[in-house]
Amino acid sequence: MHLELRHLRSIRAIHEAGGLARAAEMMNMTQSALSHQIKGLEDQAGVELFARRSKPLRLSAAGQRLLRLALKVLPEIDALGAEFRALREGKAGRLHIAMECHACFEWLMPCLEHFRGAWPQVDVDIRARLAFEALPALVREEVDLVISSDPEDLPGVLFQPLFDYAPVFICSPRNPLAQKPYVVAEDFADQTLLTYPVERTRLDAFTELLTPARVEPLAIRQVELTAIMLMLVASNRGVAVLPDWVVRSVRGQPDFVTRPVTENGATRRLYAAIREEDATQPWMAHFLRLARTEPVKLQRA
Amino acid sequence: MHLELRHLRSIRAIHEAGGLARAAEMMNMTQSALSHQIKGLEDQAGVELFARRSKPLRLSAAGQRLLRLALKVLPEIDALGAEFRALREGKAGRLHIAMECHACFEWLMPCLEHFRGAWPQVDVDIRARLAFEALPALVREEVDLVISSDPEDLPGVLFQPLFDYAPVFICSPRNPLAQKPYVVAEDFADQTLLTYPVERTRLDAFTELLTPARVEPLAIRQVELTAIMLMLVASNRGVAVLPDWVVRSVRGQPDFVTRPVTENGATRRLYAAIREEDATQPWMAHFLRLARTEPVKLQRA
DNA sequence: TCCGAACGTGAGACAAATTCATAATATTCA
DNA sequence: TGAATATTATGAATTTGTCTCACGTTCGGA
Repeated sequence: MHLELRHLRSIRAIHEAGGLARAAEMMNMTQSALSHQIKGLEDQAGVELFARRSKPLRLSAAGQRLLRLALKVLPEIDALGAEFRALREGKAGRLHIAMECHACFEWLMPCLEHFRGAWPQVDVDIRARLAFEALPALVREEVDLVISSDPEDLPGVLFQPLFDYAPVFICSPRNPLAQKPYVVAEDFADQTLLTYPVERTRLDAFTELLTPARVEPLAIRQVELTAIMLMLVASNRGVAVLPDWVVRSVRGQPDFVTRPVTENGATRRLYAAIREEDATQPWMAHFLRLARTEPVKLQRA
Repeated sequence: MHLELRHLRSIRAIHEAGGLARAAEMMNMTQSALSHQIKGLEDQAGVELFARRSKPLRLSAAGQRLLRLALKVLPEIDALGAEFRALREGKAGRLHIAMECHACFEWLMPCLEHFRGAWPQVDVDIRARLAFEALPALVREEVDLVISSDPEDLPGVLFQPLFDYAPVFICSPRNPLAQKPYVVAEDFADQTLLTYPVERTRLDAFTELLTPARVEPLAIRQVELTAIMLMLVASNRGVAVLPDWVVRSVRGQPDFVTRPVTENGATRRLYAAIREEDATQPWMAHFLRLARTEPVKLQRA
């Protein structure tokens, strides 16, 4: 069968108008055209769609079945049309975020909460554990924004700076390192390091300290969730290096001691990688603004 | 927007084939045609549907949205196609029944139970209380079969005889009429007559007895359900005239007395009114066969 | 940097949908 | 019932849209 949406629209119009001539007018075509179209459709389907004996053309049983489909399908098509129109005008869009930085969940969620209120037509999502590399996925339009702290020079991709943060060492007060004013790479040699289950190049502990100094911690334990990681730190089952916005949340709790990484502390910068074409979208600008202000509130909390 | 199913099919094919050329082959058209089509669609929608920078043509965010719609809509279209095909081959169909005869529910239900097992592709339904006249509705293809005991000469409509039944008088043993060997019209003059809430021309008590004799019962009480009517009879709140297949079900119960209507009893014939065109449908023949045999079982029960 | 594979473009061929004019058929009302 | 009216069907011409063919372009990998 060679059914097309045009046919569904016609069926609906004929039913609504209660006749072929009125329906044709409704659709800006001649009555003849509609008659031909219906005839063609009936030939194709091999089914009588209308009760031909009566004059103000009524749907047959099969026609009613077709009408039911039309009433189900056409609104969805129209909805998509409206969505595309909104897309053109920059009102709708998609914001699927890939995080290279595991702990970013903490500030991303509040951001997205705000964002959803302001841009309900934008489809938001976060993917924490990508099955693939995030930046190629960005180029392939599988995601629309990548949170990363390692800008690369990729054609068509912009790295928008978000905010600076400090990787901070955190351990139990019972840990010997709690006595030191700051930690250095060598301090980890006899420690269990708690990390997120991602490659070393994305972990501040390695990129800032261990890898340059060629120091290997005594053991590494991978933990999915920040809350669990903090629990393990509190019970002195390991130490961790976490962004400042995370450690601020436990400031003042007696179970934790925080120390700078190296004498002067380290500073890293987070970026939002987006496709060039999306940079001009108003909602993207809004999200980036949120992503620059929200985390700072957490850092100061 | 001028979206057509053709476009949805193309989107799906391109996604499945993972490329324009392979998709074109899949759809029996040239790669060029598909390219033109997609271009036209993008112009219409005003949205980029594909990520053009990469070579094996991948869907953009908007394209993925369109694909989602395609995957939802196309299977429904195909399902309808299959349904129509079955319709052409007489395997599928619709059997919406209108009952002019209220008590017919009793034997119709078992019939339909059997029928549904044998013809699962036929959409069955019963409408007990039509908002309109049943026979015009049959002609208008709003229903497909009318149970009636008054055949009319209508063009395009066939009245197939089903079976004969006897309207039977039923009352409580406490009712004085229980003493008579049979009842006549005049006996109702001081009785409360229980009837279904339909016009008199469709009630055997009137057509067979009261109307010809110009007798009016003392009172008429309309009752929807046969079971309730029987309860009222049992408690001597009224008398009724019901088809034999109904009164058989209470035979032998001490609360009821049944008597013939007039000295020799009355006999009526039930018909199934159908449209001529449906007469040749195999499932219609099967249903009529059932409608001739099932009720007889009830009458003999 | 070259080659091959995959996609885009334009003109003409072709098919399909539409229109115009008119015929055929229901419905209505006197 | 039959004329008047309203509604749908039909056929040929025309317009519109879609497809093909041939070639150009772009991209990705060796």
